[in-house]
Amino acid sequence: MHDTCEKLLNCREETSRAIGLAPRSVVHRMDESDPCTRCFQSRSCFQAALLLDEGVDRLVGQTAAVRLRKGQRLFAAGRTLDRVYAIRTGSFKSVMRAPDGRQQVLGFHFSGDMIGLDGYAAQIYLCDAVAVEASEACEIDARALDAAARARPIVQRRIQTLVADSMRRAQQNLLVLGSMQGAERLAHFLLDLSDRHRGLGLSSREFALRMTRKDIGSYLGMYSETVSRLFARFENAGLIQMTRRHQVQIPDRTALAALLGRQPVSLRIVSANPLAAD
Amino acid sequence: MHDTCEKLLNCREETSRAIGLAPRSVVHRMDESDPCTRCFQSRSCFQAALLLDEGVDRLVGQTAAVRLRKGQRLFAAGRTLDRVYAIRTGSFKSVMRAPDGRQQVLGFHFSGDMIGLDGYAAQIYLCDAVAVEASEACEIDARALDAAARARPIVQRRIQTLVADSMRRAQQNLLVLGSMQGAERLAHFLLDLSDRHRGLGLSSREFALRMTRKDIGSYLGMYSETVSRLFARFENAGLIQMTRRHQVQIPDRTALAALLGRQPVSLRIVSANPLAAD
DNA sequence: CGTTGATTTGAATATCCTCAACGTGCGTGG
DNA sequence: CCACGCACGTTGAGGATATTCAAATCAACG
Repeated sequence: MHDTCEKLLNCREETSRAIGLAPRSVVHRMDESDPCTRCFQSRSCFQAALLLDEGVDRLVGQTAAVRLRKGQRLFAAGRTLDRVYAIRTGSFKSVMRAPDGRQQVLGFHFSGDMIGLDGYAAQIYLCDAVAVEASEACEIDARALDAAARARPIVQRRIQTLVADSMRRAQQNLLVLGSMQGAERLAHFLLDLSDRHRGLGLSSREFALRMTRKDIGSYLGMYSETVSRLFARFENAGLIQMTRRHQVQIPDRTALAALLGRQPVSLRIVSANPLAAD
Repeated sequence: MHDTCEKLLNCREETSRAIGLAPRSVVHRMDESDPCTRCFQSRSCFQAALLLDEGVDRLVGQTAAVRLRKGQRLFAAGRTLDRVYAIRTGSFKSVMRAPDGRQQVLGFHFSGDMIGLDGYAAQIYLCDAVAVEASEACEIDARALDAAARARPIVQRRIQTLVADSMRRAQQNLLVLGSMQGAERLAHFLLDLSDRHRGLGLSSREFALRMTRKDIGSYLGMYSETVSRLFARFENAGLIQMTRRHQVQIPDRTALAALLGRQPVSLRIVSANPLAAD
């Protein structure tokens, strides 16, 4: 394990508890500027390792990995679920296609996330998984996974947790789409990303948005122009700062969080609304 | 079994195939005006029976049933999932509460539906289930269910199907909320209800909406006033007819379905748009 | 360095929300 | 069984928000 990584692993214990592995097995990516590929890999692959009930060390570098370029599809909705995936590097979006051709982005997934498990019960993929940027994913054979689950309760439980999380997330998103307005949705989205980046040991204060405005819009149920305008408003209000186009800074999470949990606009104290459009 | 029921069971085979029981075991409620309680009960209880891997006949009348009045809660989000439920009579809504007190209706459930299974993987209820009208539900003990699942693959599979359905439904609703406008959402909702009523052996052409406009609004991500106005527009356009306030008629499903799969308004041929507000 | 696709910005418009007032019908209790 | 009260539903008007189309700007990439 890298020496530099050691120093920066501040949320090891927490993660270890959440996932149920010994702290020693938990390795985080530490920083954007120094990807520290080896440790990063173990972070995402140890998920696979846990699921397959093997040692992390044995697995790193052994699990079959798929390389995808931006826009390529990892799996397609409707096909038999023969594998699930642990994202090693990069990021993906889950996309649902309506018969009429419309698309809806259901979620974004980053390194260390498992994808495909929303279709685990159905035994088919429920949505497409598309690479948002050049990415790598570890393949986990579904049969091997089932076998491991039957043999070891902890694996069984881990799968259940992952399936449960995708269910929870879907329902949470229903709340977001059904009862929040644009600004609140975007704030929620940014804070969620921030949290997840912290969970990966990355900065929760500054991170990259590698997906397009259109994807964000689809995910949040609005158009890319609206997303763009909201970003501009957030920036004017000092809630965020954009360095380069796909890099966002959140100087003060509290300020952003203040947009959440607001009842309809008219109930807001208008003068205190940092987003009033002039 | 009622004699009259026999005559009206036109979709028995289909349902039997979908659910995997012999056609003889499938009994439908046939008509609003004659609830045919006994057969109706077996329709919802045979779900429980299948899950518990017992004979339908043995179970009807034996499964513990809870009676709820309008507005009462069957289970609460966050609590340990110790039971799942098969709805015998009436209808329920799943409601999610945000920390700030906002509520989002996640779905509606009718007789014969199983509820609670969205939280099966999480082992806690993910949402509240609230009776929309006076209702009865059969209790199914989660431990007994787990035991049955371990013992019999068919029960295992059946649970998986139910869990998968709730996942699918959640994702489908994300598409509805994320990429449809009001009129399209309502049309989708009505057609969905229509389909589900047909699945129960009831009329898909005319049925009751026992939930309030506010609930419909919450479910569809809009306000009750908007729901009301949309109903009015639909009626003016001849797409539906409302007999009494909670009874809706769909004379021609095709006309309603034509509202679906539309791209943004500007792409519609305006003169052909039956909903143009004058 | 030019081309392409993504993003931003502007202006006009549609949609939906919000508040308010009114109508309706259901259930309760007399 | 009737009358009453109250929650639910409808309708209207005005305004906020988001969409739509168009045009300009920017960034990435060969």
